[in-house]
Amino acid sequence: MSLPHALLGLLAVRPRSGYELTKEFEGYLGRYAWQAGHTSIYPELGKLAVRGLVEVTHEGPRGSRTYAVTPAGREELRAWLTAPPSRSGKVRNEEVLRMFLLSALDPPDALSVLRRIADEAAAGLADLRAVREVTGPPVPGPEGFGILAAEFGLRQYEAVHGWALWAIEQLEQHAEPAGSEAPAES
Amino acid sequence: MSLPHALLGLLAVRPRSGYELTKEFEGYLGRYAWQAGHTSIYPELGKLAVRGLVEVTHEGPRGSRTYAVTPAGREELRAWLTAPPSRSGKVRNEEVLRMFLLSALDPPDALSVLRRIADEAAAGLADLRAVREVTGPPVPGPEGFGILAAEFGLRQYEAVHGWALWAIEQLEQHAEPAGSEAPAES
DNA sequence: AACCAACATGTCAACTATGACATGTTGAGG
DNA sequence: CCTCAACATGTCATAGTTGACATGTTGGTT
Repeated sequence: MSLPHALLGLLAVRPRSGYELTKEFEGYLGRYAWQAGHTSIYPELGKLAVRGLVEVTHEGPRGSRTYAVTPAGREELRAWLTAPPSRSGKVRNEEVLRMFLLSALDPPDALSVLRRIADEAAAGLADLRAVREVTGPPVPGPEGFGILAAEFGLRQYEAVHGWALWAIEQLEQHAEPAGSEAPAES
Repeated sequence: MSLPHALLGLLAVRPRSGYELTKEFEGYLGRYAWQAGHTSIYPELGKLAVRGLVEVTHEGPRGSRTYAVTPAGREELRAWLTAPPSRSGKVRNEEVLRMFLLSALDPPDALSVLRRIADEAAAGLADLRAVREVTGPPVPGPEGFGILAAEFGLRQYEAVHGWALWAIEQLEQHAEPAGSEAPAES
């Protein structure tokens, strides 16, 4: 599983508490890459600590513990990130599954779903473009690297949007419009 | 969870045996949308049958059973596919996670991973383009609807490829070359 | 006639993830 | 000083997933 690697990755950028990590998973990371709730994060941090890949560097106010990666953890992370094409990477995406199964709907239903998808992609796109405005041009400093991820999301949305529009066109062409009766076919 | 819906969706297109369904998950469906092995598929088919969403329509040679969706199953599938924006769709993608965590690597390592990603996307792209050649122009008949999914994959690869190239450029610009290599730029 | 790859299904233990429930702390604002 | 939202962590039962193991059939080739 990849949760430990996700945690190592986040901690490698900057030490954090379990709580902060949990917040991280509520954002883009959890939305596009990997989901996790605090009920899996806290125990996993414990396991990583036992394995010596992370360590508690600070204890704060509300019983909070700040974790940081150890050299061994950094090595483990690097190994995972640079690993070979990785056979069987885990994939599980409900939205994409819907897209794959769209063919099981009759054209009118499929069209309405596609329109919804197109709208959502457009909205996500606008959202990320706004973010880009704020953060300005991409200047990946030692810290502000999330830009790579943001750009990825942006291009992803563009692709989905374009695809949905294309698919709508295809369907409209082949499933003749219901409009004011024009059965047309034989 | 979505496995039952994936099965309903596949069976809605055409009745199949558990074995055939398993094969389906080894292709693009499993690679991009939803993974599942036969050890989860067979039991799930049993549960769906009990719930009256699918039924065995034929028993073949090697103890094979062909399943088909019932009207109730079709209704369930339709409900799921046309369902609201679905707030908490499950997402879990190891490759995308890698991309999100790339920032944790130092530039040389990140670059080599990005190059690998770009190459793989290019390969996938070529693969799908070849498929498109064979199947000819998109003519979604009652059966050949997988084209929507193929086009989706194609655009997905394009997006990943473009992103990787962009990211490489960004990194090369900001992380000044170390070696005796001519920096060239500026 | 023997062999084998592909067909076809299954069990089960171990592991992972999720949602419901639980508990206590701190700081800011009224 | 009281209250409450956000901070911060945890348990536990249930449910879902995976990999290892297991078994038998059929059709084509040698």
